[in-house]
Amino acid sequence: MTSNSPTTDRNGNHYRHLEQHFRYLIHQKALQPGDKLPSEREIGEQFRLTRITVRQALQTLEAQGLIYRQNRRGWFVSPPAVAYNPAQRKSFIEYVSKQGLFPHTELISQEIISADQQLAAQMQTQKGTPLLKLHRRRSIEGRPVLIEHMILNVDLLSGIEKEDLSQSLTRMLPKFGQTYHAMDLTFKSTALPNSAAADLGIATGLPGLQIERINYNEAGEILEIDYEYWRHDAVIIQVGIHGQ
Amino acid sequence: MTSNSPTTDRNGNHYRHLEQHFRYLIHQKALQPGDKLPSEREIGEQFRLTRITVRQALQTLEAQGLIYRQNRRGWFVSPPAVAYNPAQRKSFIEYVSKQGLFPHTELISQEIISADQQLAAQMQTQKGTPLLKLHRRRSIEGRPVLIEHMILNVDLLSGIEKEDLSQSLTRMLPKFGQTYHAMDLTFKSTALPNSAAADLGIATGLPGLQIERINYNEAGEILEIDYEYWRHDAVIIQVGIHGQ
DNA sequence: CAGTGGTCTAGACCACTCC
DNA sequence: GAGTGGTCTAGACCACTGT
Repeated sequence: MTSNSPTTDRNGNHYRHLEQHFRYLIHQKALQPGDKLPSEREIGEQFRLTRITVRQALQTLEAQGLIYRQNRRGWFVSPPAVAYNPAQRKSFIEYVSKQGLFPHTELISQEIISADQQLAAQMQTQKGTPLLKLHRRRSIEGRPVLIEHMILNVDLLSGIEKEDLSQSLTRMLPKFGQTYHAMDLTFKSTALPNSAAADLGIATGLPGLQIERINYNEAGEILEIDYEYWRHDAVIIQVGIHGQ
Repeated sequence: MTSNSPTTDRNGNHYRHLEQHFRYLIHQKALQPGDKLPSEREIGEQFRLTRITVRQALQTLEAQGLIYRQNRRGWFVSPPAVAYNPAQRKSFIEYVSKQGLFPHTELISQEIISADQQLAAQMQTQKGTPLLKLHRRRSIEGRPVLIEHMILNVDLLSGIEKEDLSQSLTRMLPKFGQTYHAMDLTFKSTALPNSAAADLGIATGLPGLQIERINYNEAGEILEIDYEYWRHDAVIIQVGIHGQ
């Protein structure tokens, strides 16, 4: 079994060693959330590895949620993931700030449209119903973590398009005599669609978490359908299921 | 803007073209779930690309859940994801077969241990309580999709270690006068731990979905804690939240 | 055994960001 | 303009799978 080969280890563990090196630095807090890693070329020189090998190590750490990149800006240590409990009906702003992190919401676009056949079916309403399409980006600690595409039934929320739609909708609904009463949630781990990745400033095709949420009012009507695309490392979902 | 360079496109879209090629074949059902793709070298020759570029395309498709690989055996088209609704309290076998797919469970190991301080705290019981540790692998359509590590409180399920533990626990509990009454769930998108990846026969560091489930009986005692590691492309989670 | 994916070298050019 | 990550070439050896 012993080998006298001069190449002591050709098993291909180089990128794992590098991975463990950075994992150690991060756990020791020598590298802290938000810190920038050295450039891929620098790391390669230091460890006498090619960029491809370095990138493999970094991509593995990225998949583990320890580091992230922003398009051509470099690699950074990830902030801790935020816990999201849909059952609590707290707004994004509330649950992020309660966890000691700093939330931010940007409105990218808003548009009133008239429901076509397909949208009407999705929203369980009639063709021609006015709908508000919202497109928002949400950040935690200055890092964009989530792209939101929402469709709201304006018949049930008349005049909502005149509000400041970068604010929390959860808090806004009581004004319109509505609340989120029930919701259906679907979670899926998948690659981020190109458009969402672009909005988040990250390379396309990276793993992400897709959440589809259908919000009902007390009458069981659909108030809003929400498609969220999260960075996979930014969120942990917690749900309690009780009774039958 | 026009260029007379002989290399018509140096933007680096090669792997995206390849990605679209296979996406098209899969959507057209020219490639069906379970089918094997040509080898990386063959694809490279056909499209005049290096293996690294081919692999990047394949890895992107993998992140999207369209294809998967099994260690050194090749790349295959993914079967459809199964929908998992924890609130329905159906067993794995039930919800998979109801979706027209074929489930299978293997018991990898089982062991009775005595709770140490840490485990006792987790299970909200006393130090020394007998616990049953289970390690199972579950497959859909012959593809291993899920590794399960479970810890059961044997004081509440006395004699369970003598049952056939590759069977559904959900169905077994009534025998012991217990049912799953409530559960706390945590979902996290992360890389699979090396051991889970090895058990699933896939390369380490690939994206996965981690589910932690704490199961309570009617008295509010913890019956079981379950850690599941899913292939990220094998499952969609659906949850309904009702009332307050 | 041949064939496959897993890992790696040693370069290169490009698009974009930052200064 | 210098530096960064994003993409790509043209090879190589290895561990493991299937026969």
